[in-house]
Amino acid sequence: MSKSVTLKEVAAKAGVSYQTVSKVVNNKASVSPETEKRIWGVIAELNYTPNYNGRSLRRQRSNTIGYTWEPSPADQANPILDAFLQSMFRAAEEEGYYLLCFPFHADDVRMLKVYHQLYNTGRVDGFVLSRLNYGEASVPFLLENKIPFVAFGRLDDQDQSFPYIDVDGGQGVAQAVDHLVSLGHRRIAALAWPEDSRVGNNRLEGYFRGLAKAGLMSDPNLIVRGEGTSAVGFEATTYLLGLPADIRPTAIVCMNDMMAIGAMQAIQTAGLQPGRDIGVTGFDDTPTARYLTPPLTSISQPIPAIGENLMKRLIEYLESGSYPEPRCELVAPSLEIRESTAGYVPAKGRI
Amino acid sequence: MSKSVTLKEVAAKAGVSYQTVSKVVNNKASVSPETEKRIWGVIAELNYTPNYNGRSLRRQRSNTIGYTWEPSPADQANPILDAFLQSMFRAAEEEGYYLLCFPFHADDVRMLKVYHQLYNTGRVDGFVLSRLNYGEASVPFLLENKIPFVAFGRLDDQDQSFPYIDVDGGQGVAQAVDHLVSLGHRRIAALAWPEDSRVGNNRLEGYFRGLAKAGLMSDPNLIVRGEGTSAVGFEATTYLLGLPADIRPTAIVCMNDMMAIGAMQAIQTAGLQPGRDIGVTGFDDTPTARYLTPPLTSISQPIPAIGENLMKRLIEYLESGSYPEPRCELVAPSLEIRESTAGYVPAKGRI
DNA sequence: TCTCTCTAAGCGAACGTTCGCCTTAAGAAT
DNA sequence: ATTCTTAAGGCGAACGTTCGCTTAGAGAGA
Repeated sequence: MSKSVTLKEVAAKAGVSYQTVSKVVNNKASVSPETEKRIWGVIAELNYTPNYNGRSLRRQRSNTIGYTWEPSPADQANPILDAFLQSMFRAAEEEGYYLLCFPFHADDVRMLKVYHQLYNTGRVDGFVLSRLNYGEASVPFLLENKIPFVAFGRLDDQDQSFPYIDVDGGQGVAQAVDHLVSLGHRRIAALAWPEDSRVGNNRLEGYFRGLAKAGLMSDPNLIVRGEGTSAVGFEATTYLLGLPADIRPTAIVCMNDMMAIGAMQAIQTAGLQPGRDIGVTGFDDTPTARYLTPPLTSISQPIPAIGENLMKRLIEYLESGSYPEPRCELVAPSLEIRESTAGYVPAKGRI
Repeated sequence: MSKSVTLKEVAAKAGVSYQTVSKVVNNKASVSPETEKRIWGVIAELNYTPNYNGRSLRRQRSNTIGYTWEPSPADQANPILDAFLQSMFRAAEEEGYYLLCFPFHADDVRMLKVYHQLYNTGRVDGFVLSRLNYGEASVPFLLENKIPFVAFGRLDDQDQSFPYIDVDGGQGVAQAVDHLVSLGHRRIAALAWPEDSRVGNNRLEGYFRGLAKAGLMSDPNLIVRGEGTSAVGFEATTYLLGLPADIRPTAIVCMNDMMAIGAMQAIQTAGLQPGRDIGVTGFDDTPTARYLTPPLTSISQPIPAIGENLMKRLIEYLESGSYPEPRCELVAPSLEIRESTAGYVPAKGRI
């Protein structure tokens, strides 16, 4: 921190009281046009900027939003982190807010302590949460302590107890199934996440919806669950390709891009060609998706808009005391069609 | 911000003056063991946490470090962002500091204004810079205004005017060349960045060093420059594969993983197999590198250690007034050998 | 002329700390 | 008994704002 120009110095130079300078800076009324102009002149001349801590102390406002997130394992990139952060602090800056990033702790007790500390010391005015999962401890904690927050993600389809924006993953997967069905696929497998993943279940539910819409039965043999890694995708697909010809899937819907990458590898290893022989779709639309061989059809989430809107809503609440409608919002992802679902020719008589 | 417990409330309950409570909180001497214990008791009971803005105002310290970075284009992930951020705010938290993230502006004037503003308003005590390039405007600006900062990256091999940690990219590339030479490769091409990239030139210089060490001549025909995208990698490699057999490279060293991905695609498109027919190496060791077909040999940077050390050094400077030695440090990357450089059998008589 | 209203600006206080100096009392040294 | 030293804690002030009330003075209406 620098010792910088203060209100008093500006006031002295402008020949007014420092409180009057404050009024000018904050656009409060009752300053004559001439003095106002003069004061602005001195402010520009001295390059005055209001001290953040003085202001915050007096206003009881930090104009700072806290955010933490679970680090990705080293072998897995977080495909949305950069865009999400950028959209948030860009929106924040427009309103004079900034983003404070702090460490994630897997231990709930410790994590809640950090939330509490940051809010109680007046470092932040509120939080953005992301990647909520079943039994998320932070949500009830923040609600109970009346600590403002918005979330990227929801806990429960019905629960409207806190403001959130979430992606309707199910709708995205249903789109993918639709697309595959329209290409002639009838036996569509799913590489899903473990059952304790809320996001995973939401996406999988879209798989069932898509099949039902096409009048297809879902086959438990064609649903394989596992961590969303490339290795799991590889093994699961190897298993699927080994099924008897009359059960074997002609397309695989993956709940994220990593599994899709593994699936495509397995398909190639088996001497087949993704797209032509077996359709593959991913989820996330990772930057690398379009550079895979063949480029991967994937489901893309409107991350920048989500980050921006979350931030705007939180700030609106902090300034006005109430959230803009809708408090809870579900946004649609979009299917990016590429060659991993192209060129398929249904074998007649097998259908 | 919440209206929380203050020093005065603790003092009232403990039957001392509030300044005495402050002494206890800050471990200043001259408080008797009994009263100290009593005061700690009340602090725990009331769950007191010192108000951040009050403290900062008085101490003229924000205990906050600012960081901004250029957003990656949508089709390109930032492979190190998550790890770098995590390592920084983890190290910061240990010392009671936090990380403030703010928007990047391509316009220098605007960007410098933001730096100035954040520091002058007392929001941050210093900055971490990254991805420095030739003519970086922020460095002279911060130096001139005596604003503390440390950098991930350097501007010039000689320049020690500011503290930095940088990866010796050249050494990494030289390792890759060494490795290829040891496999029997003699004609090694390079996919390099445009000449205006400092990091790119540093890496390319290692290519020359590696060749020289092996007693090989560098051939200008085998060096192709372009933006570090997959498309550039594809085109450049297609060109290289079209060279006459006695010039055509048997291995390609790429200055980042994206170009390597494009190169591998081009090799496969030409009916060849990366690794067995043409060796390929990347740089960054992107999480996906190990999941490509074949897995990509790449150069990995010790990002977590860099982030942690940068933050520790900056904080040490802020607290003590001087940087720990060494002020400037070059760290070595490591070569992760995978199948994209395996299985090569040199054609006899062609060497 | 007197009162009333309104505008422009001043002033004291407060936000929650920390800092440095002062006071008190007890015990040691003379 | 007197002075000195030290430990324990009190007290005023300051960090840079903003808030709300007060005041001075000008102009209008009676």
